[in-house]
Amino acid sequence: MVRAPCCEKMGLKKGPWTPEEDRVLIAYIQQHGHDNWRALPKQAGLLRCGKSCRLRWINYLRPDIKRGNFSEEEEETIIKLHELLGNRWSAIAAKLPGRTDNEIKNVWHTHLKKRIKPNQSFQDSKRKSRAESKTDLDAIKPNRQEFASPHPLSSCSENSTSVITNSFSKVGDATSADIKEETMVSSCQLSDDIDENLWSDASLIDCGAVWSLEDSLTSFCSSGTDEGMNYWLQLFMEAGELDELPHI
DNA sequence: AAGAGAAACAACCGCAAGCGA
DNA sequence: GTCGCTTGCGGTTGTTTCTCT
Repeated sequence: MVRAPCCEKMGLKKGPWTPEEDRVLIAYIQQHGHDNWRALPKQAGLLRCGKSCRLRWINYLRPDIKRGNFSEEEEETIIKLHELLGNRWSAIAAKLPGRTDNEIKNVWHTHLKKRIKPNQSFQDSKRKSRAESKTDLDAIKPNRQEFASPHPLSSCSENSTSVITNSFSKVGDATSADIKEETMVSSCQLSDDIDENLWSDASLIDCGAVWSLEDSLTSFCSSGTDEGMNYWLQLFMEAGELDELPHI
């Protein structure tokens, strides 16, 4: 199989997106949606490859993106999900509405993975005190990204956002936001079935963070035959005890 | 105040799965 | 069944910003 080369044409721009490019991309998707990423940049008049446009939209321009710092609950959820799912960032992101896989991946690599290392020397290091002082500061100041590069849609009126949403509704395009919303709703609906032992930390129990292990594993195994996940599913079902899960 | 190192974030790259012809 | 195209995902890199000395 020959993979279609990305950006094979010379002259396609790379690197950081300009506000103007963002504006063009938003305007185009607002009007036409994104049925074909490959054709989109050409039709929109952008000197970018479709892949780049998709990434920019998914990770930054989408109206449902939640910007700003991760809450404690979100971070704990990521840690627990990572423990279960490994580096399946998209799967983890699906359980955190408004967060992207890229963002979660970044957060994981920058500080979350340090928390779960057996060697806790980090906690005593200068780095930790820096991190903590930064966390404190983060709580009282806008995050860097918001400050330096405001969300393109934040400058739009609320109408603009709703127009985008409406335009998706019009064409019957189930956005990932819709899908995520649906996922979360179903997760919440199923919350009664959740083995409470799964979350030893009661603070995690809220509609935005709760999900069912079985629900997750089942959807994983049904959406794609994954021997690893089947193994875990079978294991948990046989055990019937979520306490058996490794805890942090 | 300036430089060095670390952290945070955005974006790119390559691979693989899905899907239609 | 295969071929080629598109999309999605995860790993990685590059740049910017922050903190410390």
